[in-house]
Amino acid sequence: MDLEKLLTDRLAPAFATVAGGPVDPLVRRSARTDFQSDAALALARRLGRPPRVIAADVLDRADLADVCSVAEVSGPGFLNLTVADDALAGLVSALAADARLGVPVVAEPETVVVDYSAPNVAKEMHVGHLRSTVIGDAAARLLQWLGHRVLRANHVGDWGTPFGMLIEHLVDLGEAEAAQELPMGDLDSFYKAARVKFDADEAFRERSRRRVVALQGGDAATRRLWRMLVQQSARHFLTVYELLDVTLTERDFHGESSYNDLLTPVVEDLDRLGLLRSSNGAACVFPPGQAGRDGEPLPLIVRKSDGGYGYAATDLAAIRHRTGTLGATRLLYLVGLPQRRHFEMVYAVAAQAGWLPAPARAEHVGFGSILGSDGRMLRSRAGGSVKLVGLLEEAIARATLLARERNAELGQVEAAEVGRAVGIGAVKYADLSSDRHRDYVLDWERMLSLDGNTAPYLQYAYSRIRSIFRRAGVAARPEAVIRLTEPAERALAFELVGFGAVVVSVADSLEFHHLAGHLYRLAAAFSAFYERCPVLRADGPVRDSRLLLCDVTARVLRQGLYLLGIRTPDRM
RNA sequence: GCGCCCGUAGCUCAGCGGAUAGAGCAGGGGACUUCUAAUCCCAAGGCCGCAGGUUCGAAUCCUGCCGGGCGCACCA
Repeated sequence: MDLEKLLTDRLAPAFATVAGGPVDPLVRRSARTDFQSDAALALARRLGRPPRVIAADVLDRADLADVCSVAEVSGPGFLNLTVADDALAGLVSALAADARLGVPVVAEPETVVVDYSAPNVAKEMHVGHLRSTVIGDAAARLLQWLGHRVLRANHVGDWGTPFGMLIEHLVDLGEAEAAQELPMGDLDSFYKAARVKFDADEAFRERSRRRVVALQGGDAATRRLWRMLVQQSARHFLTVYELLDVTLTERDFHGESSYNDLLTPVVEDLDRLGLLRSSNGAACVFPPGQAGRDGEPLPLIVRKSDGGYGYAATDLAAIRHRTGTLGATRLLYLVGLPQRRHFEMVYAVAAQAGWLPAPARAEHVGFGSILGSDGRMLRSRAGGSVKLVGLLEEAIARATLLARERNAELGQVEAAEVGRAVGIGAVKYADLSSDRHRDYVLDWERMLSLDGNTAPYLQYAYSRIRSIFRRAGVAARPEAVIRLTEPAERALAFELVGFGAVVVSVADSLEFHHLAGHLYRLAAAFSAFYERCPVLRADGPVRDSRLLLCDVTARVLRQGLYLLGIRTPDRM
């Protein structure tokens, strides 16, 4: 039980009596005291009474004695609520005894498909895949922890016309040679070499075209070569996921090709439903309210004029499969904001076709771009895309160097482990700690700073707690009595108790910066507590109480960072 | 032209109907014989892009501008 809810429950009946109907007490944190209720102000006009009188009336009727040490009318009609120390301590004790740290398992679990990462076969993963992968993984972790059935879906780009040229290039190289080159991780040069030949060589182009037809026709030899490309790429993706601490596995790979057999039925059924129209030779659906550059209705092209299927068809087939066969009721798409319109149209068509029956719904969880220090889309010096592995390796190298500089006690092996946890954590946290709709600037200095809203700062707070327990040589006693006498102890307790509500709200909004912000405030509250409230040097009951506060803080930080996909090293 | 996202402290960002707009960084001042000073504390810093409107109350909601980014039929 969090305090907002507890206070709301206590105030609501009193407000209902005074107002003659249900009223949300509008409880929130206050700068002046612990909490405030703003509802009396809004009621004044309706009831024709001064807000201060209403507030006083509510106060008379509300049962707050065991929760608040002070409850008073303030200013124009606010209710200022100061939480009693023992009530707050009681909530912390409940948290200490709760393996789930105040986060309940959902009463009605849903089947949720989280569609994220989606790299392309025969291309190396680049920064463009980072946000989808990081945010998507956080979504999967969080929803799963809440008790939902989460199906991770890696919609790998493993189909389409480029595979003609890629397979022909593979043939030119010779399988043995290619088998050696591909796993080396240099997928990009393979792709580029194929591209160069395709652009320069008419004969190669023609072979590529025939190869596409063979692939789509199911030619066994072609399929075998294609599968080789897919498998080698999958190996690369899995290496990156492991480096990134991302929970995607090979079982989660559901490439575009896996929907091939469903594409024809999609078009046929749209036609049967009367939604399909032919336009310039293409089979289209025109969802209402969408206009193109010329002001004319904008089509969703489900089958191209050459008879081939575009990604709209695949996306529709995937929706159908996910709601129909998999029984999912929530579909999340972790794809950049530029594709917003596409998904609006796809969801509209799916809904029209009856493939998103209530309560099923699809959400485009969009995000902005990663920018370089020049404020433009992050590019390599050569102007190409920045390889993800290179970026992650740089993060690890920088963090390892910092770890060595800052803590001479760390051995070679441990410094490497810390460098990895901190470097990867810093990259992921930078992505998750600001509003996902915004673009953000990749800045190593800021990401790896030990001050401010960064992964290293949170990890450091955690490692300081571990350090206390190492020195103490004992564990916290869960049954110890929590005593909150210092302001820093109270401030810490409030942040601990607020964890559950934040997690629940983020499960809905998928605004992970709210969770990150909460963990940052918790870490900051702990750091202040650490400065002012000695733990090991305190006497008996105070020491026990503080050890327990430390323990609960560590558990919340660890769990919260786990949900963001970030590790918590014991030492830094 | 239409649509979407974004304009808040020098910089990076929170806040999105409630009382004096909050953090961090940078710059200024302090705190290590003490559980990691990779930290903490103090002071300073704001026509909340502009103009109207709604409201008892607007950074927050509505409308119109201005500025930046992105998208607008067979690539995904």
